Amino acid sequence: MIEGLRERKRAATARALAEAAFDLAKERGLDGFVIEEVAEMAGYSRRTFANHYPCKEAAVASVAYAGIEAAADALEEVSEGRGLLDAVEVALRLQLTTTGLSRMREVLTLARANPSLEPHVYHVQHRMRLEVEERMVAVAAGRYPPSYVTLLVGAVYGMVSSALEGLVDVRLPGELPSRGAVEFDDFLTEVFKHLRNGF
Amino acid sequence: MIEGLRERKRAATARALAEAAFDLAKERGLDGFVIEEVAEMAGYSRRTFANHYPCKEAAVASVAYAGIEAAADALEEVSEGRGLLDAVEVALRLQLTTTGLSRMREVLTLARANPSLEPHVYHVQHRMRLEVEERMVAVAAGRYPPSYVTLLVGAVYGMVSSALEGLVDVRLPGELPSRGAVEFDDFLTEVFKHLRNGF
DNA sequence: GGCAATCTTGCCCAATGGGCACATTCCTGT
DNA sequence: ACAGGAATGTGCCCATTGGGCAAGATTGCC
Repeated sequence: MIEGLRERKRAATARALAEAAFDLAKERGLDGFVIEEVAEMAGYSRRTFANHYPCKEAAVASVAYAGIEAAADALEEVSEGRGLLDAVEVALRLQLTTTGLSRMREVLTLARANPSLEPHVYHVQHRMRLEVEERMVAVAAGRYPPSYVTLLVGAVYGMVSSALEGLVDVRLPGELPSRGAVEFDDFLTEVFKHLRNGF
Repeated sequence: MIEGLRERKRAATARALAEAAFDLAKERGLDGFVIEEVAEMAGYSRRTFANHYPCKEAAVASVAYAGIEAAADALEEVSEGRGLLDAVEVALRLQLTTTGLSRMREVLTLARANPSLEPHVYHVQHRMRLEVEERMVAVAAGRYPPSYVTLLVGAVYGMVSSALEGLVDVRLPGELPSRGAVEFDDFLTEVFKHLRNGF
């Protein structure tokens, strides 16, 4: 939050490079372009790309890292006076409906066609989970032990990850665009039912 | 199971290459060797390495893919006459005590020192999860709906993943070698308590 | 306003990935 | 049993890549 101009600019270049890589991957496929072209499209040099990402795949996958800020902010607001589970549910729904879900879906679709993307996609998922976990532990401090929060977040993300897997195949050109989101909503309800009551 | 000689040989080469890469990574660090050396140590050519793994990292991480067979076999045996949760618990404990846990721990420790390994480690974790999930769905067919099994496996692996993260730091030279395993056992008890009763 | 830390970039070269071709080994249908 | 077909290991080759180094530019701190 208190990040200076320097860090914001660095983040901006990284994002610009990632978006360029993502766009190129969508229109030409992951093997249809070289890093040089990504850099050029974003207005940077090949060398600068290498300063931010170790490879094309990491850049492309990184665009799925989205919605964390929204979720974290919401989490702090709603956590007052509610149980941890309720707070988590609100935050998670917010994160996914913002941009997180559609981006993740697009990236997973790309990964389906280009297996070399997979490791980086799951890495991004893992980093998001760790980020949320950390914030959650902080928010719940004093009310819930860290190990409890960690387990809870693990269970939530593990189950959500299942749903993401299935979401890739959904391809409904004639349906309402919101169809996927609606289904996903029901799915989340199911997830939290199990979290509250056990299996 | 009915795999012919061809597939067994292929798997053997892949394993030999992976073990060589893993050993080299342990003793020299991930950047302390080149693929050429891995191939040479395993008795194959550089070109053959590339036929099996896209990069050093993938080969090293792949050694953590262990214990699945043991778990799957156990799962089929114990699944008769028990609830799904009991069967899962038995199978998971078996997988982790075989070689899975120690290998994963070593690999995660390497990844801590070499971040470029991380994506591939999480990829392996994910593939193991999918493998178990698939077998589990088959075993539970007719008794539990696939979506239920999928969620259950997701929750289990999500929580276990938390524990693995914490396990890396554990370094107890003077303690019994089994200390880590014992702690992990208690942890699993905790996990299944939450699975049965909810949070 | 100036100093220190950080970022971008060009230059450079070893390491890498993957296409192609060929020999060898395994599998499958007859 | 055996011949054709498929998959694997390998050498050769070259475009792509990662990352060290140093110079020039930009930002934050005093």
